[in-house]
Order: sequence, then structure tokens, then C-alpha cells
Amino acid sequence: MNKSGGKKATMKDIAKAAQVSVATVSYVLNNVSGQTIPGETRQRVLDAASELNYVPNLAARSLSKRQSGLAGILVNRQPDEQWWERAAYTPFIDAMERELTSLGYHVVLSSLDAKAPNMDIIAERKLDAVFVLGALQDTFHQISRHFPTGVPLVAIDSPIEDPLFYRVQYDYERAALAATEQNSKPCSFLVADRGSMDAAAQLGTLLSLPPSQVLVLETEDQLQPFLARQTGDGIILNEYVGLLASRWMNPTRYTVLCTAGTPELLHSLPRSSSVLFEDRKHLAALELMQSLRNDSYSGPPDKCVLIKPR
Amino acid sequence: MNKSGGKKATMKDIAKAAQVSVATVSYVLNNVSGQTIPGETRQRVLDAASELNYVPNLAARSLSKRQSGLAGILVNRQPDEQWWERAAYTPFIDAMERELTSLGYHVVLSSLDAKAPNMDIIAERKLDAVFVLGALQDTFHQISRHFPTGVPLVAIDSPIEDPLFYRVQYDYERAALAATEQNSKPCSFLVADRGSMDAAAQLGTLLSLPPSQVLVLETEDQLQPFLARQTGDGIILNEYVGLLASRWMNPTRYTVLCTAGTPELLHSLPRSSSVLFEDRKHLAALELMQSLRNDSYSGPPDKCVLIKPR
DNA sequence: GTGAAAGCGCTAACAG
DNA sequence: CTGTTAGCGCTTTCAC
Repeated sequence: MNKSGGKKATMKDIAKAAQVSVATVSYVLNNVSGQTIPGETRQRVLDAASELNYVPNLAARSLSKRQSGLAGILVNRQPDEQWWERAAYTPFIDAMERELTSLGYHVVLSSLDAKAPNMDIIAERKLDAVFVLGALQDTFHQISRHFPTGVPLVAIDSPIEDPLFYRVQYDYERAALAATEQNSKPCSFLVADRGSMDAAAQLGTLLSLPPSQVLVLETEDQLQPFLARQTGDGIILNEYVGLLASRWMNPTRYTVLCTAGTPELLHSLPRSSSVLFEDRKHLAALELMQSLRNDSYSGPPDKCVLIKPR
Repeated sequence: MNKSGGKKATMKDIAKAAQVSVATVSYVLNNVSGQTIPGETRQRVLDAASELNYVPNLAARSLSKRQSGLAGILVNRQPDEQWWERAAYTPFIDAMERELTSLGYHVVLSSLDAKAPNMDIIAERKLDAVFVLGALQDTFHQISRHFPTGVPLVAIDSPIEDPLFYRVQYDYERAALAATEQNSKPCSFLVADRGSMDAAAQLGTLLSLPPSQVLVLETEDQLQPFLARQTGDGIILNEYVGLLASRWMNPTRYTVLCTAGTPELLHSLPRSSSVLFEDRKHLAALELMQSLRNDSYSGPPDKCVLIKPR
């Protein structure tokens, strides 16, 4: 029934089998508008195609159309990335992949070495859209040098200033405010993962915390000493970190900002309080990307989309 | 400095600039062995290439060599996938992606609709290697019909019998034994996520548990009632589920089999006991894939690799 | 309505 | 040592 062993059928094979030219095959298979093919011919082609178990070769297609049908998710990775940092990326990657897949893109996922981010893949594979996660300022400096302009690129959770790039990230400020008013007591300390270190700085200022009261977590064992020093209540970013903290401090003493996209994790901490964000980071990124495709002249309304707490 | 606006440079452009033919350019750029190019020419080509900011078009390359340089990770998704199930896949995906990326592959990640798994991507993109996660028996039934044989395909965490496919999965049996002897007390109940429902059945038998003592978790709210019924000690698969359980039962009463690849998560549960697995699921999958490439005649030693507890 | 043919950018014989 | 050339599989313009 299927000659899975043999070589793959091409349009040429179909053309031969259906007694037409490859052009006609292409017209039929792609439902090319503007070409009017009689139902009879059309059916012959279709039949031949399924008979031969035809599957198009997308590399060939990409070559002649100038579109790969590929979307890229590029993740900037620190050499010593911690498990809670990794875990914080995945829900987004996951959601983004589904979204893109359901839109008909094929998704390529690639880790970037933060020390030497290599974005050649964008040009090599002619990616139609690119999402960069956790890129740092100087990572982007590297990029902007020679990368194919015209590629819709959006940066997610990336503390960069460069107005050249479109971005989406959490609205940490509003989240922190929500947290402090949820807790009636003032916030006297802050813990954040490195992925939100810019946010940590920003919030430290906002809440007027001295640097000593702000911890940007690098390794797990920094947590206990820091928490032990605390006397007041605080805010913790990243629910995994929040979970870790519960080992050393009563969860009622801090509010977790759910920046890891897995708020359910805190269900296991009774009586803990947390601030969730709207679950639309991936959607926002997508919309940005799409408006980049269309309105490439004017650009989308906002260069930077902030995801609000809910 | 960079003409990022203009069209991308091709080999032809380099050839022109370096006063050689495209063939020569190809030889130089790919360090083709067997071709001996004088350093002078070579340098001219290299210079021209970097001057023009040349990036190869991999679609074109794929077309003429019969290799895409793409590896696929295909994830079977249930329509009602739960967050702890999702979270259980990601560490593997993550590790696999890095491994493949560092091997020089580009990785395409794709969700399969469990109801209608579409593996066309394998043929369309001419994937050089494929890893399928969480495929069910009948998912594979669909697949084996017409998929390009000769593609190294490895099934991970997939309860399938078909001897056609190579597999890697946890050695649940040994893990359960390790768990029961770690706990001196006997095991009287078992909770598993759906990803390990086959394992659950197998272990249920092994531990001679009546069906009523085995829960395959579908929704979060099934957990509390089940645990409330229990009087003895038990085993829980998936550390996220283990964490959830801690809300309803003292963690000292169960041992968690860390099937989600995130054992650190349990750090937040003091005095809990757990069984870890060797952290080599991705490596095993990779080795299997590589031996599939080479020994395609004999096939690799084992059709099914079991990851042991440690 | 349908087909011939010129690419898309790169590789790999095969000549010279 | 280097260039010519014939594809790889598909799209698309332009004739018939």
C-alpha cells in the first residue's frame, strides 16, 4: 500500500502519473487562485498525489518562495542557569509553540549562549518570525549589528532599552503595588531571580529599599541567610523561588509575584499570597509579531507591551 | 558597515568579489576535504565572505545535500493536558534541545494533537532525527502507516509495544522497589500522572495493589479524596503531584518517584523522601539515535533503554 | 486551461 | 588547483 521504502514522490512523479505538467500539479495542490482548473484534471492530480503518498518538500518551497514557514524561539542561556530560572521560561515557550504551531508555523527552538549569542539561525533558516527570551542589553548589541532587518523580532522578558526592538514583559511595578496593598503591611525585602534583575532594581527603588534588602538569587544557598536576616514582610519574584523560601520563612510573610507562569505551584503552600499576571504574554508577543508583519511602515502602536497583574 | 537593508549575499556574490567560481567558494567555505586550495585564494574567498556578511542559506543546502540539519522533538498533547503533566515534559525537552543544538542540529519543536497526530513534518522538513514524547499506542499506529523509513526515530516516555520503534523510559519497577525498601513500611497506595499510567498499572500489579488503591490523576481535585481514604504509606509519581499531595497528607507518608526531572522541587518539603533517576534520559535518547544512524543494518543493542533510579 | 522554462542558493561530479 | 554544469523540488511568469 505504501512504498515507504522507496524514494519520496515529487511533483514530477505526480505530473507523470496524472498526465499533466508540474505547473498544473502545483496549481492544484496549492489551490492557486487565478488559475482555473477543470474539476476533472484537478481530481486526477489529487488522486495521483494521495496515491503516491505525496508530501511536499518544504525546503524546496522555501527556496522559491522567500518564506521558510519557520518561526524561531531563541532562549538566552546563562552558563550557570539554575533550575528555577529554566522552569520560568518553559511555560512561555510551551504556550508560544502551541500558538505558532496552530497558526501553521513550524517552530525552531534554540538556546543562545549568553556569552556569545549566535543568531545566525535567523538568516540561515530564513525565519519568518523570531522571539527572543531573556536577552540582555549587550546580547542585543551583538545582534543589531548584522541581522536581517525586516524580520519581525520581538524580545520577551528582555531588559533592553534599544528602541529598535519590540518587547513584551511583565508590569512589575503594578504587580508590586498590588502586592503591597494586598498585604496591608509595608514591604521590607525583595527576592528575585536573575531573569528579573532589572525589575528588582526598579522595584527596589520604587519601594525605596536599601540594596541590602534586595536579593538577586544566584544560587540556592543564598536564600536562607538572606531570609534569616529579615524581620518584616516582603515580595518574592518567581513562584519556584517562593516555594524554596517557604522552607526558611513562613509563607504568610511574603507575597509571590508569579513570574514563572505556574501559579498553581503555590497551591501547595496554604495561606500564601500571590499576585498573578494576565495569561497573555504569548498572545501579546504574537500580536506584536503580526502587526510587525503588516504595518512594517508605521510599526505597531506600542513598542513595549506590559503584561498587567490580575 | 553592514548593508542589512539590501539583499542577502550569496555564494555567487562572493565568487564575483573574490574572482573565483562558486564551486571554489563552496570548497573553501565548507573546508571540503580532498580539495586543496592555495592559501591565497582561500583567504580572498574568506575575506569576501565576511566582507559581504555572508550567511549560507540552509534551505538551499538541504535541498542539494539530502540532509536538513534539523532534529525534531514532537510532543504528544492531550487536549486537557494538566500543568503538572506539561511541566513533566519540559526538563527533557530542554535538555534535549541543548544537546542537539550543541551537536549542531537545529531543533524543531512541535506539539502533536493526540487525537490526530500529524507527523508530516518529518517528511516535509526532512528531519534528520526525531524524538517523540508521550506517544500512545494508537498514536503510533497512525504513524507507522506511512512515514519515511530510515529516519532515526526514538520514542520517549511512550507506552508502546511496537517493536518497530526504539524507546527510552524510566525503570519504574526498580524505582518502586527502591522506594519500598527505602521506606521500611509496605506500600499501600499509588498515585501517578497520566503520562505514567502504564507504569501505574504495572506497579499496581507488582505491589499487588487493588485498583481502588491506584489513582491515575486526571484533575487536581481527585487527589484530596483519594488521599483522605488512605491509612498506609504510598508512592507518588511526578514531583509536582508529590508537592500537591503535601497539602493533604504528611509527606513522610509517601515516597515520590521523580519522574518530572525536577527533584529540587522537593527541597521545599522537609523530611520528604524521594527516588531520583539517573539524569540521562536525553543522553540515552541521543545515543539510541546515533546508533540508529550508523548501525541501521543491525540496529542498536537494545530496542528499549530503561533509565535506572540512583 | 496548460505547459515550458527560468530561477531560488547550494553541492558535487566531472572536466580541464 | 579551479571552473562548468547538472541537478535538488518547487514556484511562477509567460506563452500557447
